[in-house]
Amino acid sequence: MQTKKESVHEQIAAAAKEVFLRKGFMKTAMHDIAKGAGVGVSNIYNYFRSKDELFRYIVTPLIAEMERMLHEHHNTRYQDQFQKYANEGSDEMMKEHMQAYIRLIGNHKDEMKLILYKSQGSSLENFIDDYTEECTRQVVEFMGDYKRKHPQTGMVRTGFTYHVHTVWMFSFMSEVIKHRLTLDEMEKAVEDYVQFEFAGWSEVMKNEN
Amino acid sequence: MQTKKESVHEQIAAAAKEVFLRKGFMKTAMHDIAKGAGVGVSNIYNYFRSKDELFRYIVTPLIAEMERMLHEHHNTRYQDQFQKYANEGSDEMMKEHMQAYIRLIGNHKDEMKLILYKSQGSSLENFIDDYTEECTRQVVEFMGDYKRKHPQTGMVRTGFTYHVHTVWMFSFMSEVIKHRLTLDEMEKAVEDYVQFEFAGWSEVMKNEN
Amino acid sequence: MQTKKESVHEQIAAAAKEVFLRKGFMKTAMHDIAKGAGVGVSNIYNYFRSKDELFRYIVTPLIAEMERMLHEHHNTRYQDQFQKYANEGSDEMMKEHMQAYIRLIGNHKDEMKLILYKSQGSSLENFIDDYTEECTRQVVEFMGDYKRKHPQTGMVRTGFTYHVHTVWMFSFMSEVIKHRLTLDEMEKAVEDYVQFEFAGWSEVMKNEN
Amino acid sequence: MQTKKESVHEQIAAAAKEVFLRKGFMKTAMHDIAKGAGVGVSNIYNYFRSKDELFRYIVTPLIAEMERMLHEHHNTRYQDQFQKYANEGSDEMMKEHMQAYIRLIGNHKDEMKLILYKSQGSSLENFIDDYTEECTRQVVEFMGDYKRKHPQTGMVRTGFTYHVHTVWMFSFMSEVIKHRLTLDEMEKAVEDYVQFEFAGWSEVMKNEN
DNA sequence: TATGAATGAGTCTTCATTCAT
DNA sequence: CATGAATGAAGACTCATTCAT
Repeated sequence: MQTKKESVHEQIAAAAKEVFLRKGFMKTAMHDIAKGAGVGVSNIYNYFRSKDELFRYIVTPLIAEMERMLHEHHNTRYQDQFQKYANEGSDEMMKEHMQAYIRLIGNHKDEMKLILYKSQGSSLENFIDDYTEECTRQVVEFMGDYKRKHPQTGMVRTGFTYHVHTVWMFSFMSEVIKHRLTLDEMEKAVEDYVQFEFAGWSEVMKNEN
Repeated sequence: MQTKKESVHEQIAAAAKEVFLRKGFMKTAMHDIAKGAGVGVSNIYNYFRSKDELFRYIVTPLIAEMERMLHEHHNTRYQDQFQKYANEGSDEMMKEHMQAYIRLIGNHKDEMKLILYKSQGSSLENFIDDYTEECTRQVVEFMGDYKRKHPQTGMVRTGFTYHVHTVWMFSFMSEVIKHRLTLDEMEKAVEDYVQFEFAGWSEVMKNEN
Repeated sequence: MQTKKESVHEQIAAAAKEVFLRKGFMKTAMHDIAKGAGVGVSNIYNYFRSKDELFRYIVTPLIAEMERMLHEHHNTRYQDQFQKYANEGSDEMMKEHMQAYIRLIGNHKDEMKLILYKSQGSSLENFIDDYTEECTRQVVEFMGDYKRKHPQTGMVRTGFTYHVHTVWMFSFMSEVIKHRLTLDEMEKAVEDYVQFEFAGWSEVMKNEN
Repeated sequence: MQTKKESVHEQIAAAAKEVFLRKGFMKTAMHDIAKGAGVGVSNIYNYFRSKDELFRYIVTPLIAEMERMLHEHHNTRYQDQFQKYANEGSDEMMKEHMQAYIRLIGNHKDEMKLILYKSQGSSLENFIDDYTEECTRQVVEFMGDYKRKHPQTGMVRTGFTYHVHTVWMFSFMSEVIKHRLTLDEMEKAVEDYVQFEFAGWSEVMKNEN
């Protein structure tokens, strides 16, 4: 009737985001979203097919970005560079890697929170797990390559460890978000993080095995 | 009428555990539990006051154990020993620490899964967060002591890092559970974990600052 | 098993009375009674066929007494005496009448409270109404007689008024109970009551009509 | 889908009133109301937040009116007039007073029945008791004033008596309702009532004390 | 587009009563 | 006589979604 549709669409999405963040997917009632958006409950269905779609719509930019990043890592150029850094024993790559994710957080803090903690009950409740799995697969593959080229490199005892480290990266990010770190704090935290990871992996890889 | 009472109590608890694990607290209907236990829905209320209490009953052993461990760490003897190991640069303590948690997982795998992932909507939905917080507090306190005694020790850049490492320990455990590692795999994973942490912390602490 | 049955019977009745008084018939759960009596819920059914019967059992003495009083008023001797007092213009009869009811209250305070306020949902929820109705019938009959014998006596404008006065007597009693009047207060209140009623009826009856 | 919205709201209220009157608040199931209104159970909740609110909605006009009357009696003009009548020994005031309440009944017969007998279990179950209490307070206050101005006036023996008379007024009204008196019968009944009260109070007040 | 009405399946929980021992 | 287990029928309320306008 009023405020042309584009606007309403975003009003709803905004309200939904706010409520989802506060209550989580399951505990959120369409009613709450409608109230927040100043819209009739049923009108929401003119813009989104279902509660689930509404949720997905909100986190779509983040998901797209994450998938983009995943693909980029398949990129040969990227991998070559990574290899180069690895050979040089520099932690530069790791820093860049982290910075990419930190940028991600900066741009999608709320959406990240939504998929990490608030998606239970939605069709995306397994997204992070799946994503982590895929990341792990890439790391494992990469390490396999590396090992083949530098056979004397020490290795991790079990493939599971790769997985854990991927998860940790997400844990790290999710804690950064949960604790609302300032940019400055975040930077320090990242430095700590990278130092740890680098020290750890260096230690591992210099082992004979 | 049926199998003696004790048995039914456990039948219900078992069925509940199974359904909670599969669907999570909120999505689980008393109906499902009843069906699983071969019992009338209302009969459940002869054994448990509410859905929430039923949930808590299941995870109580784990929670008790976890709280016991928390208190034990306050124990002076424990802390003295930890200091000793730390001074010697041995990772023994860390191993023992992990082993304690690994034993915990071994004995309470399902319950761990329940509190970690399936407790949303129950009165225990914040238990892990609270527990982690408390653990972090202990670590920070301990490191403060250590630093006071060995002033030249390098430190982490931000207190947040301690928090992250506590979270990581739980991440580690939760992944161990999620992936149903065998005992052997678990042992290897723990070794990797400890090696990493040890390498990381050693690196950090040898810095001047 | 223990405390021979008579005793248990009364224990249950006592507990039931207490809970009924506190919560009313409907809101009282057999569970509460059982707890109060220190008895298993199902055991109650060895002594009373149902919740309703249990309730009736408790108020039976009162009901019996009330019905006895009702019959006594049919008694010719009683009626003759009443007529005599009435002719003499004495309020003696009214006082005696009230005293009978006051004694009733004294002996059955709780039971009275039960039928007056706490019987909703039981098979006795209409007892007081029915009883009042019957009382009114008697008064009307009596006044008819009186009028026939003393035709010049003034009368009340509508039969309904008799009914109201019967109700008032019960209101009076019920308030006496509700406010836990002491014996002394009660006496004063009764005097006020009788004075009022007597003044009123005298006024009415001296009218021509 | 059906008759315009306003209508349904009233249909539900009407059905609810009917069922509440028949069964009382507690025994009334939302199901019954829904059936009576030709509406789905859950749809009722689009109009009323709860069973209790539905009940309150129905009796609200009566309650508002009763509270209005209570406030009016605090009005100085009203009290002056009352004093004047009292001094003149006229029962005019009492008649007016009663007529006000009779009008109340006329306009809210059912609602009166609801609060008087059918409100058990609702949030208004104590409304009448509270109201009576407040009325009594006013009467007592008024009589105190009067006594101060006419010190030789006789008084009632106990404050409780005032309370009883307030209760009686409600008893009277409630019986009028219960017996569905016609307007004509009602008028007669009121005359009887006023005559009684007036005779009684006159008698009391002419006593020395 | 927007609305509020309508729906129907589903939620946990309560409770009087019966049964088997 | 006593018990605790079992039952089954309610009961109030919620909510995502659809419909008619």
